[in-house]
Amino acid sequence: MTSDTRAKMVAGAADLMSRRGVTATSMREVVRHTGTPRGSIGHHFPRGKQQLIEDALVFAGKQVSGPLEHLVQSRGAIAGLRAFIALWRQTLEKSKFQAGCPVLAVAVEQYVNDATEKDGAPDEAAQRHLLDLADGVFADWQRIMFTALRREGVAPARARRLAALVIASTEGTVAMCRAARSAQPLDDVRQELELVLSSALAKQAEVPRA
Amino acid sequence: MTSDTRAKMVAGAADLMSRRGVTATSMREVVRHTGTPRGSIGHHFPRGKQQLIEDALVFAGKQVSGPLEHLVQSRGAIAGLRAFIALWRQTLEKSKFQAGCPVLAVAVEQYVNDATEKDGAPDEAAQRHLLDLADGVFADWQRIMFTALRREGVAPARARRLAALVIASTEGTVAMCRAARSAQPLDDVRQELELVLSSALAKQAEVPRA
DNA sequence: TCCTGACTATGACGAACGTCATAACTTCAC
DNA sequence: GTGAAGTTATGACGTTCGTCATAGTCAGGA
Repeated sequence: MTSDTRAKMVAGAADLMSRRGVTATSMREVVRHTGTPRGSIGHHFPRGKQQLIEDALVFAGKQVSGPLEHLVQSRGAIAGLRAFIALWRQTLEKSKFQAGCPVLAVAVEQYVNDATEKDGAPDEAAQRHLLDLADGVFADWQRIMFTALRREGVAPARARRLAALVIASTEGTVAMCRAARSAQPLDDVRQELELVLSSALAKQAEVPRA
Repeated sequence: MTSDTRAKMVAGAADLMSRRGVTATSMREVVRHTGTPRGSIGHHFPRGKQQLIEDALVFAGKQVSGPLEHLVQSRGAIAGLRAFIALWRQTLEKSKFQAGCPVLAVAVEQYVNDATEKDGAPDEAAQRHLLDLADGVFADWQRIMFTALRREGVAPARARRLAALVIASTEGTVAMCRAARSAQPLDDVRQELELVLSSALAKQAEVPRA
């Protein structure tokens, strides 16, 4: 149903975005990089680059949240944290620290399309929508972590804060690893995050009814 | 000595990079945004945009590390953490969540200059240098935190990990706040980081000699 | 067989990019 | 005043960008 060409374009765009960023990823390079026909761009993405970015964003989000959710439900919060970090470590090392997180790229950059704005006003609605999608992906990952912590007895407010800490620090660390061309920061952060989570879980175990 | 025009260009470039990212920040817009003469670009930055980015990067780094180092030395690690986060909160809110961290932008993107590469080979030395500079800024901020923790009795390895956690999670949170157009993640993360640091400091106070 | 729809190929358009060359303007020692 | 050096002004060059229009290919049902 969904075209194979289209899927390859979306995946390729996500990969390129994670390496070069949103603005530096051109549609021409996406088709070059994926071996897909250039003429199909307008067909599969009538709204152009904006649409391709949007699709790549939710694609990347699901690619992480799918395995993460499954693993967290079967093996708990700490295992989820380890898997989350191991996943990014794999992405970094397999690409020799070239690839990062496309969602973070959208959250850091600002995509403005010069071509479709003849009038002076930049289309800030499009940029808002991209940020909304990126925020949605982050919120989704956070929700998975939050639910796991809740299920293991952590109070709601604390679980929300811990989930935010896990997602934010991991994303930041991925960028730092890219800058350092080393996975060491990821190891350091993982170690500390495990301490934090296990201590939060232990504390709730001490006071089963309060 | 150092030209006023030049300084304005560097500061303007750092600001634009933090809002739009590296690639989306054009030299023409830098001079437009700062009211500086376009003809001075080649004069003050003979190596072109690459040089401007480099200068903006170390400028942004010092702008943070300066106040941070001073404050950490006089009031300690926890106060430093609070100031570090408050600083980013101010940047976010004053710009209505448009500005972020230019160093993170460099760490996430990949700047390639199409104009100066007639031959097929992309100048990866230039990109490596930018990553080195970004890594240096992160390392500098980390060193400040590390030194403060050491001075307050935290063991070396632990201090290194905690410093990495603080910098990485703050950077990641800044991006998340930008995506959410809200400072809430910053508050959540700050709260948890304070818990982690103060518990690490308390632990060292319990065992003064070991 | 032919038609119809989905998909692909290819070239063109206008705009913006980084860079460079050249000329004009300031400033100040001599 | 007169150079000279340090700046600023301005236009041009070649490239790449996103998008669009047009023509081509290729299924599978009538």
